[in-house]
Amino acid sequence: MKSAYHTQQRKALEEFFESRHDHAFSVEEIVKGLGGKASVSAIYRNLSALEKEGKVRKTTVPGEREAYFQYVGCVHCHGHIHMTCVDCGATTHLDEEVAASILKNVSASSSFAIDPTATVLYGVCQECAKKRGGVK
Amino acid sequence: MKSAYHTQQRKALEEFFESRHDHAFSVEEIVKGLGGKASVSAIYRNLSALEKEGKVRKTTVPGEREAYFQYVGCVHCHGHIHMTCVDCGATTHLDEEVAASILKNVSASSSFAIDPTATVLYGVCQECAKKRGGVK
DNA sequence: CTAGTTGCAAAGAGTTTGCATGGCG
DNA sequence: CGCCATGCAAACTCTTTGCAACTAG
Repeated sequence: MKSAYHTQQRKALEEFFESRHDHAFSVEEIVKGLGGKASVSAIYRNLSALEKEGKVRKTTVPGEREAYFQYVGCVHCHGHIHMTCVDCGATTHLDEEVAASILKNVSASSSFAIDPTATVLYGVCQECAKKRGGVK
Repeated sequence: MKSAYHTQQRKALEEFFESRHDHAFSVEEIVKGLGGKASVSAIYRNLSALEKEGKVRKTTVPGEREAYFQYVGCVHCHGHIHMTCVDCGATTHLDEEVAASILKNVSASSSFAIDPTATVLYGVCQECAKKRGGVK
């Protein structure tokens, strides 16, 4: 094994994610969320470790410079396609059936094997759609 | 109007894209492709201008640091969802019918309005799937 | 005690910007 | 000729890394 250590920083990070696993956070937000319990570099290092373990997913929002990370360690998230709201950043899971049918349809029509762990659907969630109301 | 100028750099850039509109390029690749015909900053500036005009789309590949740009100015690309191969970077259009059904299904099941211009499906294209053959 | 981890600060990579010069119309 | 775009280099932002000190097991 590689990581046999349970450091305070790592615990803090995992707890942070576990309590909010339906949302993606920037490193800056994580730093604030941990309130000094871990340094930026420790966060980055743990983040990439968790990413390799498959517990955290890294995404990028079009138009933003920084990366966003979200917890996908729970069974609940396993293999699901995620949708991220370009307005509020909320990330939700796509219904399993719908996801499966998408994979099948795309594969059939284009011979393209979607990687559900890498793919993120961008759009506007119901709440932000309301808020917008034609604005922008 | 804003951009009334047809500079050599801009022309070179547009030609570069037009001759290869089914592929996404990093700025580095574009620089090389233009062979000194434009400076890095001119490329970036034109790129973001083209992006605002809706002729070029910026995407990010999971695991890569740089942004990729591709031409979507042709009617052919209008409103289509794009699929990018995480192995070779090839970008192709999703069949219109399939795309429409995805939009409808997702909207129906999750009240989420996908933005087709922001969304990129990541996966492995047929060719790379063959090449892999269990490798990696 | 030993090896993995942390924190800090410096280094990197990619992208953006200020400013004087040059080119388009 | 006037204004916009270019080039260059410096500035920036986000992320990674080197290294000594620290801590979990």
